[in-house]
Amino acid sequence: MFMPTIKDVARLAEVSTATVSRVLNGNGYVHSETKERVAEAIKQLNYRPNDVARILFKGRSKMIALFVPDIMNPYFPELARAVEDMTNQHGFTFVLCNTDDDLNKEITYLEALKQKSLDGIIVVSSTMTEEYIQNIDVPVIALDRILHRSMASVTVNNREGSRQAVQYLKDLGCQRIAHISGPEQASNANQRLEGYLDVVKEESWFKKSYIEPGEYHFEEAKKATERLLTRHPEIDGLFVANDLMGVGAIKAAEALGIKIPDQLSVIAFDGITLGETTTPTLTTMAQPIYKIGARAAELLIQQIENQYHEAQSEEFTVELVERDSTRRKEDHP
Amino acid sequence: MFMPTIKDVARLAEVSTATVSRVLNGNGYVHSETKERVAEAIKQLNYRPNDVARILFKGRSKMIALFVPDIMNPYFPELARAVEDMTNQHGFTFVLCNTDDDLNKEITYLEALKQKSLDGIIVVSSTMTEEYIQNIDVPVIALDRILHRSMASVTVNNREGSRQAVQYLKDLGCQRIAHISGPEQASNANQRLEGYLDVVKEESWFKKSYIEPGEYHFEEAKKATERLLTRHPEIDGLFVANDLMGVGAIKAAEALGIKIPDQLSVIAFDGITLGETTTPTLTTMAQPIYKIGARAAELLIQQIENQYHEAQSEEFTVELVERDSTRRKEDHP
DNA sequence: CTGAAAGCGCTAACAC
DNA sequence: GTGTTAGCGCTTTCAG
Repeated sequence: MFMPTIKDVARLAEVSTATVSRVLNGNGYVHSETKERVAEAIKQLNYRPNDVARILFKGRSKMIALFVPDIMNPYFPELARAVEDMTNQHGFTFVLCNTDDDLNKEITYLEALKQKSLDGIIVVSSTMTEEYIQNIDVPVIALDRILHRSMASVTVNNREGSRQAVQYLKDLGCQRIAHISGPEQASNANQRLEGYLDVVKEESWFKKSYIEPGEYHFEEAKKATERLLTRHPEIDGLFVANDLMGVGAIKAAEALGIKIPDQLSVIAFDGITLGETTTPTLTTMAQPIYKIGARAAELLIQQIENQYHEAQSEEFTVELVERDSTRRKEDHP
Repeated sequence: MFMPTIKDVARLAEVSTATVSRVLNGNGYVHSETKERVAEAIKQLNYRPNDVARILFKGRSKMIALFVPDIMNPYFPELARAVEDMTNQHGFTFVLCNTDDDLNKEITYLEALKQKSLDGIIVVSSTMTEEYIQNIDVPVIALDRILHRSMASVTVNNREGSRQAVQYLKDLGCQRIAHISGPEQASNANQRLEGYLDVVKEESWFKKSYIEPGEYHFEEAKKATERLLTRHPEIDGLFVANDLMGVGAIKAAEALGIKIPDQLSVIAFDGITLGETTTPTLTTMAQPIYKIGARAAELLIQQIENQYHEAQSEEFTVELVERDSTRRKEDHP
């Protein structure tokens, strides 16, 4: 199939390619009559400029990437959705890369994209080393998890939000509150753990073994919860570091015949739609997922378009969403 | 930051750029000694060829796109995951585009990608018109849904699988079986509806109003199920056109106080992981999701690399996965 | 206001 | 075996 080039347009409009380029980009002065002729030729040939040639010349691709550790965790499609919308809105192309939180995959993607003149990158990662971050010569924004102090990021108040979650369980009357934690390399998992500890570590009943690692994975969390509740049947409140694991925890309790919320109150973190589909529905500290994704994209694009301005870090606030996995203990003595 | 070009390498190795290009691509003859020198220079400068220049020259980008109608339906991340893996494995770049099943978004994406010398495209769509498909001048493979007879596709045996699902409900002893259907523009939704009809349309009890549209959306399906079960309390079996809606149906029944599977058996279609997280877990006709995604990518890449061979359509088989949302009626009289 | 020409980084004839 | 050169499609000085 014939793909017209700028030369074809120039020939048809009887002008030079420079003039065509000028009307294409709205640069420089072009007599309105010639502009018309060019526009006419463009329409007639159904001409579209070749982006690749433009990118080669400019050295910039109008393309940004989002690295996510686990596309199967519904949190990330929701986030990706936001980034994509904002990206398109600004005329950029959006590339989604699933890294499995594997540094090798991250590096491979990074190299491949650099060779394509990628303009910027939004990263959700726990594994990227400081060294690699320094080497990336395009603007980077960390999302959801902090990678390094020096790097702009968009996150939520993980520690404070977690404190609120655990406090909420206490206020409900829970006497023994345990925690299913995320991977320790993930900054947000650590912050959520800290928030939990802030509230419980001075309690006389608190034990280290009330913390079980769930790696932000459904199956892992299911197993962790099973271990936890078997070993510690006295647990009556559970704070789970994310919703995906929260659902796993619910399934595990169910399998053990433990009634939620009657015998055990469960609260998680994230606020993904999945939490509304379980039985019981999952109480959670909800992030403004769409907002933080959109904001990260916005900041990145700002930083790309206006080289001077260093992006600032921003922190959003989570909000308690009460659903059916938690209940006041007095209600059912 | 300094990005070395092929010229820098040539200068350092004291050869011409052509020679560098030859060792880069393994083309033509290069004396092993000079090859060494060039390799050394490449390493020393940490040189990586600029893909954009290559793409401009070749007119091909080694990039393929996957269009999905709804990134928030977990079926699509699972599919995307497969396409991505296969794509990377073949050294292609993968771009995921969320279209909301909106023809305008599809067209916008298509135009943008064409300008970037996109090599091929995998499409899950119900809205693309035949006219547009003909206009796409790169290889296209339809996935999950058929768009046009003339177009290669990778799908599953929707009609036969649906028949099996409904027959399974009958075998369980269900007397009144209803259907929550997908959008009528989607070919697979139609086939699933046909499969349902194949089994029930001759039944004396069958009524048109046993079919409610759920549009492949969670909320929509919830409402549809509520309407259906309120109007027809005699329903004791429900075949839902996909798992996402199946979960909605379970929630709706729950809200109405209808016990699953005691009073109502529910079976859906797709086999996404989400179906394992609900209570009760969801019986389903499982697609080999990863396989069909990977296969579609494989076929597309074959077609791209070997211009002659027209891709064939392929149909995979779904498989009954019995979980807790269905039960033999005699078990609990 | 418009055109000629150089060049973004790379590859592929075509010479030698 | 290796170098020279044209050119992929576009933008942008620089002249005029």
